[in-house]
Amino acid sequence: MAKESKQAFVQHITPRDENFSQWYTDVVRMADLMDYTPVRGCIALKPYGNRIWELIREELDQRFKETGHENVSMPMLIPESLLLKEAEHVEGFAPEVAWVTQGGDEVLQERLAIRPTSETMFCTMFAQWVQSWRDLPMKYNQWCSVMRWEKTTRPFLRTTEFWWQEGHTVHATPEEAQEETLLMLEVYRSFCEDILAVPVFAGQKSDKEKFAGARATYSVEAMMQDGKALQAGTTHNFGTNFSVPFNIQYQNREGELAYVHETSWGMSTRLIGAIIMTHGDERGLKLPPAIAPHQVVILPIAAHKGSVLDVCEQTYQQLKQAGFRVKLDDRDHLSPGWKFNEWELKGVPLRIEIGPRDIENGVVSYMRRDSFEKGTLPLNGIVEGVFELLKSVQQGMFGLAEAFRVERTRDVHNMEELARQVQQGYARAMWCGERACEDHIKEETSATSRNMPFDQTPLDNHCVCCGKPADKVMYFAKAY
RNA sequence: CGGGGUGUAGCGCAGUCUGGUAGCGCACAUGCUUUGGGAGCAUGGGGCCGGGGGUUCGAAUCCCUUCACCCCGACCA
Repeated sequence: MAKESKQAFVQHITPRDENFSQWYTDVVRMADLMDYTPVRGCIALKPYGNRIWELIREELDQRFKETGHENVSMPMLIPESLLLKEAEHVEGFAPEVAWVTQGGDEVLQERLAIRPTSETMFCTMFAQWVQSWRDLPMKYNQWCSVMRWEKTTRPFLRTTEFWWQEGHTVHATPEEAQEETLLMLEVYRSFCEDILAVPVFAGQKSDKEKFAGARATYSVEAMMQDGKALQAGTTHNFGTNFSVPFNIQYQNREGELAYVHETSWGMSTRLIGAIIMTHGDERGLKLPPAIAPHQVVILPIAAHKGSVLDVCEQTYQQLKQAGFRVKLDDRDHLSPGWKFNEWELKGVPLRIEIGPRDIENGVVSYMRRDSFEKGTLPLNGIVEGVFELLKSVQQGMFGLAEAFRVERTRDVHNMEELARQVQQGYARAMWCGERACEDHIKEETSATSRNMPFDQTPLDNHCVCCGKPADKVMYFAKAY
């Protein structure tokens, strides 16, 4: 009875299978990642959510540098005339651009866009900076926020302002640009899978779904626990689509003028949404160790007794010095039970409990967040033990997500099968390449083409939609 | 952008129909007892009821307007 009345005030997370959207909203709010602000569609990242983003940034930035990129910072305002230079691009972004029309008391002669993306600014500067074949390639990236006036917003998945990185590179040859586009796609794929423990399909977008102004767009597509696709990152090969209107030319070895071949690629705070919807459960967030703000939380049990606090402190120092992100929760006004729930809600991968009984036995107790498995580790081998457990949690989380994705991905051969399959996950199908078929599939099933995998071994020889000869393997799914 | 819903203390809510000057649980502060799955008792602090306008002697409550958020669709990272 006391139990009942206790439960009554414990905040309730909506079960995933009852209402997945509501579950997502509940977890985002309760895990203290963000808060709503007075600005429509704009969120504030709170320390815990911001720390996750910082760790994502550190990991990605390191990979960008390893692949030869340098960071730059560009203005957040883009003159309208720049935005207008590439026809497809402006058409794609115009509806969702926010404009600055006045500075102080002065009405501006030309309005300024708050950047929705910075291709046009980078192009303008590249035109200044590139002279000779010796200047190429130029491989730049910037970390910033951008703004897109979306009709409906959701924390992390689609916000008016969001934080991201945008890489922009210029190259001498089409081959180099294509190589860069695929290299960064691979960086994104391995980052998603190895760091976020989010399995993704990497492949090429259809013309319908490609970036406004791109010659070819590639994406990594993740699968959320409701079976819907989430585009986690994109890379684009522009060819000379931008370098011609922006006149980015260089002199080649023969002394002739030539246009550069350009790429861009981006990942955003949306990744945090992907982590939540890939791994989360009824107890809340579940963070992969690689980007968890606290990889380990140490909870003293009966902290007032004997040497409990001392042992906790020693263990904390030991793990900290070994390089783990570790938190000692020694707040003494909260019961252990309260803390268990709190840290589970916040997704900490590994919990360590240290109480009088453990100390007596020379061990610590642990529980891993991925499987709820409990056990003990010897105090004198704590660093090795924690290392192995975190490694195992990271792998376990990927394994679970991968198994889910395999189960929810099916080959389909006709519209009936496709319509049924996209209710619960990805459908892999043959497609003739016609826009009309994509449109028809969208209309019938509300699913869109996600991407074409690099393994194009045919499933059969006819289009899933029109039945005509088809040679393209395409993933279809409902998407965020 | 359409349909439905919600804004009252940090969080979750009652009060609104039927106007009378704001309440409950949790959280918070202090003290004591507790501590291996959301502890107990006692005392205490905190809210111009999302914003603006109106009706009224009097508005959380009625009317108009505006903003924000949530869910379901349509559109986009």
